[in-house]
Amino acid sequence: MPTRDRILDAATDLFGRRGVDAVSLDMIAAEVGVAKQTLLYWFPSKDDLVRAVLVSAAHELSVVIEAAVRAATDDPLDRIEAVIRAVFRPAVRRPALLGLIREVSRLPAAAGERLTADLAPLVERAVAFLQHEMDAGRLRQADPRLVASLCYATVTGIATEPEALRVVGWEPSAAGLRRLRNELLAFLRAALAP
Amino acid sequence: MPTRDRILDAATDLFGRRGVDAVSLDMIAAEVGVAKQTLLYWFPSKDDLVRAVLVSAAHELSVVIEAAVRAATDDPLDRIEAVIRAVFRPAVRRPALLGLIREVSRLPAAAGERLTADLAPLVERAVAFLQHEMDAGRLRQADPRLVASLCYATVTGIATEPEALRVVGWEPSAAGLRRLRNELLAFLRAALAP
DNA sequence: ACATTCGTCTACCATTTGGTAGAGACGTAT
DNA sequence: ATACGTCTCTACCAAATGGTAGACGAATGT
Repeated sequence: MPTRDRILDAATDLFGRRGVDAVSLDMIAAEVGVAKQTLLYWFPSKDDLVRAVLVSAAHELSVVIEAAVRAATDDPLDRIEAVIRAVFRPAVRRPALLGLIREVSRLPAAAGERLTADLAPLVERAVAFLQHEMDAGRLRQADPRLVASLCYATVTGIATEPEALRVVGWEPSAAGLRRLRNELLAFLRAALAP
Repeated sequence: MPTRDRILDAATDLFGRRGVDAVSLDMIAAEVGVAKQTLLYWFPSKDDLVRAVLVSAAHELSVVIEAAVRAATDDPLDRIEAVIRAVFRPAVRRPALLGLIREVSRLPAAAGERLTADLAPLVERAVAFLQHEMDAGRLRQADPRLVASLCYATVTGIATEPEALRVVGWEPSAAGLRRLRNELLAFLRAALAP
């Protein structure tokens, strides 16, 4: 893999898991196995690196979600389930991914703007979809915008906070993960069904 | 207010909003209006300060939740609603509070242990309560431990991520806040009802 | 053969970080 | 009065941080 991609990969991982401010360029460089100046060659500053990482993460998620939506059936609950299953896989393979999205809220506003703009169309489509299905009586009547945020909060929260699960005695095995995903799906189905 | 409390207050706020690693002792000292060494007099190291902040935040939440539980009726959904209403108030007054709890997952394991231990009895009671009500058919059948985590993730997620709400056009006015709380309650009621 | 570009490196640097040492101001008990 | 404990300060320090300057080797085009 080209150096630039390896840097991006390692940075995504570290930023997502420990937070942007807690990760130094030296750490990332050590992880990748190059000198810090190699990082600064590819990304002129840490800010640039952070921006690049956010863009690539947003892109990765967009692609996965788009594919899931296209492949799903017409039933809204099935559709939502498909998206969640799709997000769950990369979130598990790289726990950092969703954690990273979360980082945005504590970054200087400017950095977040870009990500917000990138994801806006996705969000708008999701909201329009929820609205449409609610009108048709296939989902519980509610404010589609807030419902979208609530679903996001639930999924992101549960996927990025191993602590919250450890406290209740959950263990991150393959079986545990499957059970968690199934409970999450049942939870959201119940929350959204008419 | 005594200096120690003012330090604790400012630290809670800054840690919760920007993250432990992003906040320096100098920032906190400046916020409080004292010299950094005054901080180090009250809390021998940054780690000590972090621990103290976590303990006090956990305590504050515990007290609020206990009171809400005692005051509520017997119906499980009403009871859950009472707890959420109770948590929502301090979370709004100090957005940092729940964000802080979240910080734990990225701190060195040792710091989190203490908080986990502090909250364990609360969690155990919540799980036992959910289990009992599910057995009695007053809540949807599910794994009470995972359901507890899911509720926590939903509430914490929505309360600590203004970004997620901004993206869907929500605004943090008093009215907006009330609408959000009501949607959250409806969402969880639907997710938990039998 | 030679200049240029690309990718990586070593050597520094200014600033910021958490933390130490110790002195001075203030009250209170002896 | 004096000794002592409490609280805050100024003056430092070693380590780590993000970032600059510039050299070195390997391709590549002419």
